[in-house]
Amino acid sequence: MSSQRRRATTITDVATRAGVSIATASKALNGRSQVRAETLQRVLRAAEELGYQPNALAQSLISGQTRTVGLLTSDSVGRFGIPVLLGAEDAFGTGEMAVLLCDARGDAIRERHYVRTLLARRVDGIIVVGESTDPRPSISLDLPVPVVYAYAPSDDPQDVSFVPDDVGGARIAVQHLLTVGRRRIAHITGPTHYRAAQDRAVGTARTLEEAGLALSGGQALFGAWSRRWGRQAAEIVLAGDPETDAVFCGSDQIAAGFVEAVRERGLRVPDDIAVVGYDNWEVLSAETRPPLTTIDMNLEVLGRTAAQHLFAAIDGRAASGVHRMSCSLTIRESTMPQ
Amino acid sequence: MSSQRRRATTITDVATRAGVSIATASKALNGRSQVRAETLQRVLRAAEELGYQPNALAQSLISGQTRTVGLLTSDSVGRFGIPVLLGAEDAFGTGEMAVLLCDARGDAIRERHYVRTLLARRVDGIIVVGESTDPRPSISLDLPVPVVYAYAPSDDPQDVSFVPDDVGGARIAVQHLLTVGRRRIAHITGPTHYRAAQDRAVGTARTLEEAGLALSGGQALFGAWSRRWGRQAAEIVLAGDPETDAVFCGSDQIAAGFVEAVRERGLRVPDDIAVVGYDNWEVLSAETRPPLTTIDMNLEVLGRTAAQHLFAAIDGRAASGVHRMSCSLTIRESTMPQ
DNA sequence: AGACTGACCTAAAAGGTTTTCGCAACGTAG
DNA sequence: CTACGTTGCGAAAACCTTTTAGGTCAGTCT
Repeated sequence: MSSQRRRATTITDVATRAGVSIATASKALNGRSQVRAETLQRVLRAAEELGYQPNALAQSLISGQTRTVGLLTSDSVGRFGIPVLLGAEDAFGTGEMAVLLCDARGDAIRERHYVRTLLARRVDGIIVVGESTDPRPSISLDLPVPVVYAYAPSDDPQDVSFVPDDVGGARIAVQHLLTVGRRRIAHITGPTHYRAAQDRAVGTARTLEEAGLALSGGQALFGAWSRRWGRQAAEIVLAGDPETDAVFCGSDQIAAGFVEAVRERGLRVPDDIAVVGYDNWEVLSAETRPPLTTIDMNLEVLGRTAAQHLFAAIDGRAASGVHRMSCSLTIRESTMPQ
Repeated sequence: MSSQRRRATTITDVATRAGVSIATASKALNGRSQVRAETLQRVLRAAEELGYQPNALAQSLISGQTRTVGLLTSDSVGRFGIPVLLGAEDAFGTGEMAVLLCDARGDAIRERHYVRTLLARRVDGIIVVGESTDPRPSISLDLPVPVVYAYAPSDDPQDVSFVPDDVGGARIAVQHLLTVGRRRIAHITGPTHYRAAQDRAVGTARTLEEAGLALSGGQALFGAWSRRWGRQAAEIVLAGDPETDAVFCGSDQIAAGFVEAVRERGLRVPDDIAVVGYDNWEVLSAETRPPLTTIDMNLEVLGRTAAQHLFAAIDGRAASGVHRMSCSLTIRESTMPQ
């Protein structure tokens, strides 16, 4: 390893080499105007030759800004943390911000610990990424830096949260099914106690109601977020109303299971039954046969927005409350024959 | 937002409140021994009451250690970056290290930029996570901090790299197939130009050779890392040698496609054809029907090891070269009927 | 000549912490 | 009473940078 740990060159070295004081060197390096052109050049050259890189720690110590934000996730391995993280990293990366990553793994103790160390490191703000859309405990109480919540909202209405608009997402899905001419639409989704499942069921119910239709089977089928449940639910749906011509599934996993089961019974997707998934989890939605039409929560956008809002909050302007970010429809073959 | 930005309490505040000098306060807070018991208590109480938290920036400025490492990834969204990241975060999290995340998105310019800012922030070390096992350009030349490479090795043999042992992984896969009694084994894998595909093919060939067997079809089938290729290859394999009784696939995606196609032809897995995948990408390997026996590269372990090695390097001990981390076998139903 | 202006530069302080060194007080031994 | 060691504490330097408040000098105006 070529890493002989040598002392980093400081502004003093640069100043000495250029034959000026460190104050002048600082001004030259920062483009302040009280430096003669010739002196400016000397300093810049010296800095170049020495490979000078200002010590961000010292800068932060004076400015009080670290240009660093903490990203606290409950579950970074999860489906949802990653895109949000990427979006945030994207919003920051273009500037000069850096992201300090902390994975609390759903443990409240760990979470508090991380918040403490983030504060000790004097981050300028914190983004909290949840793993479901259910409200989570606020960490913001009496914190000296702004906090925004992404995906999972804070339970404190004073806080700022960005969550996908699941009611709206469901509406888009059902409207699409109506548009392609389906009328007997069933809804298969995750566990009742998930806010996401509730919201999507509500959106589905409302949209059908507005169209003067009822849910095929009378009510939404709550189960698990799994492929297995998708398969099981297929039996239930087909047994309940064999005339069902479309299903809106609360996740791509469920949709994948549903399609599988339905095809094994000899029915065609989308000809006999159209299917819409949720999440646009590409590995699943693009790879099933046929590929799934699905709702995309635009999590990267959500993450980016949350990050941008954090900037705003750092600069002093905050707009508290829960912001619902709209979802979009990705159309593939499971609803539209090619 | 409850974040009225108030000045953080400093050690001066604590010292004042305790009625001692900041030097004494510092010693008390850090458990130095030159403090009377009674004074110690006073200082600790004052710190407690004020909610004092030492400023990590100031500490780092003196100590020269930031207890922060940079994690530079080419592709954090990818299959491979995440587990490595988690493993690293794991190794660090237990201590007091923090991870500064940078996603260069495969862009060399961006990468250099990030290295510069990481150095400006005086990180103690850098982990570079690649997106394939192909060697990548070294960034370590003349860097003042240690660097370790994970998943993708550096092309400079002086550097320290941790990569999965794909030759060994293939060996394990094939040996498992031999153990369950298969003799006509085919190998379907990714593009020729991937080091991973090459290695796995080599491991396959060697192991068969040692068993006195030849590859079904005469040679490995190189294609893409996709499900589609898995399906296509199924046709080729079955057309070439209908007696083939096992297939080792270079990825779970390929395996999933293969299984799908084979089952559509009415063949049973594993009864007629046993299938082993690669990656143990749970969403795929555990959800296909039947679930896939697959090779797990233990990327989290790899990441953790890389991180631990970085510690060692920071503390002065480095062991350069490419370290191949062994893979393991996850047995599911695609090779062993339940 | 003296005062003023403007351009260019520097000394010093500030930011928060740790560490080194010195100082005072006290007790003990001679 | 002196010499000396111990204990407890504080002043100041160090880490590196930016900013403020001057300072010097040359030139210009009265």
